[in-house]
Amino acid sequence: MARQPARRDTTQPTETTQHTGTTRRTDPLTVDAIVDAACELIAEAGLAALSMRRLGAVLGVDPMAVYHHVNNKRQLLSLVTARVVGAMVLPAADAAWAVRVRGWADAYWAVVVANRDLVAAGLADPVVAAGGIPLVAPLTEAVADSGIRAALVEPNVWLIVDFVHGAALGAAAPLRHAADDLTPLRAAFAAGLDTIVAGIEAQAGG
Amino acid sequence: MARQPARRDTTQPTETTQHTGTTRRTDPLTVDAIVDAACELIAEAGLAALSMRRLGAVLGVDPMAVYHHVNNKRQLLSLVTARVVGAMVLPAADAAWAVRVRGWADAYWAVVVANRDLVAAGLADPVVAAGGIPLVAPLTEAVADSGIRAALVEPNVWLIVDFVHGAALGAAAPLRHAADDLTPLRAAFAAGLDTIVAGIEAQAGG
DNA sequence: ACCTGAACACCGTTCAAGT
DNA sequence: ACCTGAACACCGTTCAAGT
Repeated sequence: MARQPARRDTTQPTETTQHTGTTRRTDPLTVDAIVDAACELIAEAGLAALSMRRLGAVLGVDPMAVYHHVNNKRQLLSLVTARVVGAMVLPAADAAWAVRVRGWADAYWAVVVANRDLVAAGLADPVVAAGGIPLVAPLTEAVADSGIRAALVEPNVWLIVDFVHGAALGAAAPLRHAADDLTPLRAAFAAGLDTIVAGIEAQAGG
Repeated sequence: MARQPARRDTTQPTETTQHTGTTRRTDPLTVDAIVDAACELIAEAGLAALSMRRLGAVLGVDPMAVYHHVNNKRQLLSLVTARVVGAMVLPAADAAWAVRVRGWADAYWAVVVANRDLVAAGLADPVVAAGGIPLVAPLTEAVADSGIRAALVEPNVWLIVDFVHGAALGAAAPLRHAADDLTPLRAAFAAGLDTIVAGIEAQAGG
């Protein structure tokens, strides 16, 4: 969950995210700093470790101060989701449609696998999901370039998005792979994409 | 979330699930009665309303009594998941493979849509997911009957299972359908299945 | 404008004590 | 064997008060 390289027009604020959590900050809180701290907390100890109270401690601030910049925890999760999804690395736009479909799916799969419980929470909660509407435009273009009927573009985009969600979240399921090795899961995902690409091709050629 | 018609070899226990929650039960607690009450609570007020304390109240029992029959809340959710998935209506086994694939996917989709947050919680938690390993055997047979290469059967089974998960959980996402009408979501799901079936056909015929 | 601290209404779970 | 009740260590959020 890397910090976004986005507009960082202020000087780096005083370091307040030491593990003691006792440091008092000297400069005003910002939404950006709050999301930074939330991402760090999640990266270090998982989504379950993210509470408004712990977040305040990490920021060196009264837990309730956060509510002055963020409506509630759901909105915070939505902001975190937006940052995570925004960090997705999109594939080059000049390859063949099938290559672009695979590239997009692989990139999104990696993001979802790395943030499984965040995405699981988001899928169940429209407020959180709103922060994570993925950058589907390049995928839509790639699917459209297959030559498929226009009415079939959108359902096939959702097929791919939904397959990524299910496959990445299924990483938690037992019996599908060893706990610490995602390789077989990744291979099965690639094979599933093969079927989807073959299906789109068949529908485009018919 | 219908009560399972399974072995109910004891007489119906005294009604203790009235909304007052104050009734004291006269007969000993059973795991079955606990799962019954949990399902009712979820059906009435959603997964968020299911707490060990409220469960005790509904059962007319000290909240901690439940811990004598169930290890913890995760195991309870696993048991609830097992019951929900076990209620899935499997399609007839004598149809063409594509019909059986579609029938299985439709039936599982209905189960997952009706229990979205339970499944979302389960996908993120292996203990819960263990209760929900769906009855994939009929799906595996249907996919195998397509004539596809043996090595491709399992990945395509997961493709379908994962697509169902993603599509059903995506029902919470905004902009994809009106809050109270799942019809467009269902139509998109059917179209996605078309692509998968076409893809399997293409791979089988190659 | 921004932050604090007490308070409200909850959680899951442990553990010694009861019957 | 089974249930109870107090206790522990937490939650998200509201709200009046401070600076």
